[in-house]
Amino acid sequence: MVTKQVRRAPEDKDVTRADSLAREIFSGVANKWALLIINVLGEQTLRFTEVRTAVDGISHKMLTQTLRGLERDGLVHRTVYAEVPPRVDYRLTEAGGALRDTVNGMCAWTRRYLDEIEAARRRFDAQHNDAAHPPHTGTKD
Amino acid sequence: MVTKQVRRAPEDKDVTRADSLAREIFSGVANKWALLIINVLGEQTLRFTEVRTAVDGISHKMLTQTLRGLERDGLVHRTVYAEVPPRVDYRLTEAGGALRDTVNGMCAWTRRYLDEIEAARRRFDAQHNDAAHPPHTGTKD
DNA sequence: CGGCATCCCCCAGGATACTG
DNA sequence: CAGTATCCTGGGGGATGCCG
Repeated sequence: MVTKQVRRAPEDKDVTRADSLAREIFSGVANKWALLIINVLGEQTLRFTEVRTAVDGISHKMLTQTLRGLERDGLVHRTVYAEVPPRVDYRLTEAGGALRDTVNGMCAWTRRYLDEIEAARRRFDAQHNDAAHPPHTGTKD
Repeated sequence: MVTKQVRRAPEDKDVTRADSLAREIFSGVANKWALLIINVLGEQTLRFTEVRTAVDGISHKMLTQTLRGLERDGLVHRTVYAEVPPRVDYRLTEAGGALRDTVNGMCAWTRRYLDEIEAARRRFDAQHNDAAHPPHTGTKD
């Protein structure tokens, strides 16, 4: 027993391969709830309800479920206190913190390009709503 | 007509608010297909089929649909050539490229923590599969 | 308070097929 | 080759209720 590293095929680290482990992990994390939770956790340690409040709009179920997934992957650490009104809190692990750095980037990106994107949408929608599918004779009846 | 910037409430740029524009944009982009497409586009210009090949496992429908969304948000630019076997290619816009930088970070993160995560999963699963819910008398029948 | 289970609905998303 | 439309199923995700 040499505590040997798993022999891993390089393709397994390739996100573009549909069946790679990398893709599975990436897919598991690349969803809004996971990323938003990672984001609000940041440096702080939060209780279940606090996370719920911080991530506005998330349902009780999705919060539990997503937190479980993150815990399973070792991205958040869960601490249970044996108190009578139960107290459980969550904080990012080192891996979680590392991911959070990139999530931060996405949030910053969102703010940075928000106006631009909104404008792009308006242009696109204007372009594609009417004026599309000109039947035969244009605007004329 | 002063080409005035839209008067935008600061909350609108706050990803944590469920009804903010920021949240909507973030949510739209925080899904695996969008991120994977952004990722493979990178610096290159690719045709529809090439993207399809590069993003292994994506269905024809999801590719079209996601590309449309990205085009609408102004993250990818779509060029149509009037050739007889139709040729359409896609490349990232500046905004798309900026997002791609963070996506790159996520991919790197995935590779970096892949083994760690896999190990964490095994630990978690071992912990929660059996040994959980000890009926009454333990292993004894 | 936090977790889990259950019910249920709706839509993401796959498969297939037809146009230009 | 690229796009659109249709059909159909799985599961994402909300609401509710019961435990520890």
